[in-house]
Amino acid sequence: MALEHAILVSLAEQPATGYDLARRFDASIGFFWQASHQQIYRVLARMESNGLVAARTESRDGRLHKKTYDLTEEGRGELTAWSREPSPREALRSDFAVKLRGFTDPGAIAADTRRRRADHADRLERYLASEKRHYRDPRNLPAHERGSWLVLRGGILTEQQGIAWCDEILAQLDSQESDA
Amino acid sequence: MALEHAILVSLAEQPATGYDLARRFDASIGFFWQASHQQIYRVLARMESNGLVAARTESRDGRLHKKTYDLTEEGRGELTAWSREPSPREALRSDFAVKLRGFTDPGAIAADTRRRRADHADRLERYLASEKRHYRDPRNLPAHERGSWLVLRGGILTEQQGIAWCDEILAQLDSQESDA
DNA sequence: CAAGACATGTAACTGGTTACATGATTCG
DNA sequence: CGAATCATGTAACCAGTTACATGTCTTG
Repeated sequence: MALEHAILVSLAEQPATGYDLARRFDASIGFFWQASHQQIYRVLARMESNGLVAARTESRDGRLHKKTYDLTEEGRGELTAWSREPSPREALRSDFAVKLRGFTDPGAIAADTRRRRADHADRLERYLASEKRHYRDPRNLPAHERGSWLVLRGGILTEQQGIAWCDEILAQLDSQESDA
Repeated sequence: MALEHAILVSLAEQPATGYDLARRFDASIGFFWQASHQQIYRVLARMESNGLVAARTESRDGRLHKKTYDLTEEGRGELTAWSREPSPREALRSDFAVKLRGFTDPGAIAADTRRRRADHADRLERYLASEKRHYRDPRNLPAHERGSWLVLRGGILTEQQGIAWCDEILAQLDSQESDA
């Protein structure tokens, strides 16, 4: 039930409609937690009936029913309680690792690895650009930016690690090629 | 439907019972793909009815019905076809990152980060020990060990990256503490 | 003979994905 | 007025988790 908490965090920053949340999950938050709008609406409805969030409905002249959600006191309480619990280790499930492990077709693995490497490099570049743009002086960040900076750092380290792994794999494949 | 492929890879190495597979997913394979026995039995049953695997049932004197599964030709075909498809990027969902992003209670974050760091360090140690024990000379591995070595390398890099991230987080938290 | 490993499953539930469906507002 | 974006949802399905249930074989 962690999407619930991601939504609580997001709403604590700023009240939002389901649509807004979906966009946030596309952008900043979505880089470590994705969620489709369908799922968000579903969870939001449940959270509302559980009293964690409350909606203010705007419908000027009876048109455009737009619901802006905000935390309730109970939601705020749940958020602080959750933030004190130890976070569970991420389950990692990697199709790529399974494929590597099988090691059937070295050519296919090489191609896949190169594609992944390019993807990591691309993201890394974007993250670094974003870091440069938004977090000039990380030693003196205002409180509300510390979290997102640290998360961005995590993203950067993750992509760098991904590249390093790809390079090791490609090096191994090359050395075998020259064997043959 | 990737558990299916993990099972195909595992059975290609060696035919097995559902129970055997569950243990493999606890050990070597399970470090990048976990699966409970319940799920394995369910998927195995589906795969059998789809003709990807076939079971040989042993029941001496009408007792102990034990099914040993092996790939069929179709299963082998599916495995090679899959190994040629580009592998999808792993969806990452991190409760910890969500919590970091929220950045409500620095003390709780520090404690959580230290716990995570210890967990990473512990795993890293075990992986390094395993590398030392099993892969003395990675330049000259027999074909069937290349994949598992590269996967282990991925695990090692992942844990190292995890530690580096935790250290950055703790450094930031310390520097803020000294501000106050 | 008891404990622990071996062995196979069912059922209910939770979380997430895909496909489908509808309508309003804004801007060129 | 048409296209893009804003906005909200339903339904069917798939994958994974948790709890429950049963029985055999091996070894001390």
